[in-house]
Amino acid sequence: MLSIGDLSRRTGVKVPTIRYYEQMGLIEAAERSEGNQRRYERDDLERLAFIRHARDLGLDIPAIRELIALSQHPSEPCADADRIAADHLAAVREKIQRLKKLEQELERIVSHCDGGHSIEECYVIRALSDHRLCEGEH
Amino acid sequence: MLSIGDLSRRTGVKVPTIRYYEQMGLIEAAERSEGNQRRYERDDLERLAFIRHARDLGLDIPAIRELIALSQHPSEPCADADRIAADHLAAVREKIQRLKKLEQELERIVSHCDGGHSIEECYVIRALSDHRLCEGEH
DNA sequence: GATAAATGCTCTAGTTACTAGAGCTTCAAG
DNA sequence: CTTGAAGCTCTAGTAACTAGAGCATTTATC
Repeated sequence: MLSIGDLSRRTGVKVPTIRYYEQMGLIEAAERSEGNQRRYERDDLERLAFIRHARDLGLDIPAIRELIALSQHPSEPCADADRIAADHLAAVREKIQRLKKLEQELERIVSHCDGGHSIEECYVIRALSDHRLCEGEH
Repeated sequence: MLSIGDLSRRTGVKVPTIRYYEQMGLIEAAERSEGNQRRYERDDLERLAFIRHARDLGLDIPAIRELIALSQHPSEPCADADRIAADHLAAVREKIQRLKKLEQELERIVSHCDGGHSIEECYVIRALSDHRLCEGEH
């Protein structure tokens, strides 16, 4: 039997976050001690580690909820689980592409400015004021 | 004299967002018509375009506030403006690095699964359940 | 000049995934 | 048996908007 603090230490998920996940329905409401404190078992530890891992990979709560539901039907085909992961991968790739464009634009703006002159002539400010100074679209 | 809708159309910033920026102090409270509607001029158009552009580049509101304040002292040195942009560039680069790690891990997980078997054997679910199946740290 | 549609106003609340804090209770160690 | 750590619930705050209610004004048409 683990207290919420034990569970927290073992999974790296903060105590209030565990309670939040319970509220969101990602983990079942734990049994309680006589004094109304949450008590957990090995199963909960595994479930929470699963959630933690999925969150670290950037999956959002609805996606995790769905994966948990799927994992409770071991004999069903796994196409849905695969799709969730693949969709997320696509989203991550898109985000990277968008950020790379930003990186380029910022790089260009920053490289025109060495911080050694006045605001009036500052390329950073000028570039922000005038979109025409940009190369790509964003 | 432009209405808030005119301003919105010309800058691509939605009407409620313009009001929000006013509330946040990014643009000055506009003059009002007799019937209490906001009326804007060319200056406001430029200011809002500046904000829009900075937001598109991913700068947050405190940073934009600071840039606006700086831009109002044209003869000061521009080191601060340069620093804001450079810091943001660094943050963007970090985010890209983090996402690339995620991309790799997800790629690996997804590539092990073709959606054609059962949840029980599904690599997506197994990988999430067991962090030891991962290659990098995340 | 009347009327109706479009636009504008303010205010409140919702979004995501937590985090912080208040005020109180329970647990574990000595 | 005391005391300090840990736990409990509940509310509110974060970032940058977005949605909607309920009402007022403006503009175009007749």
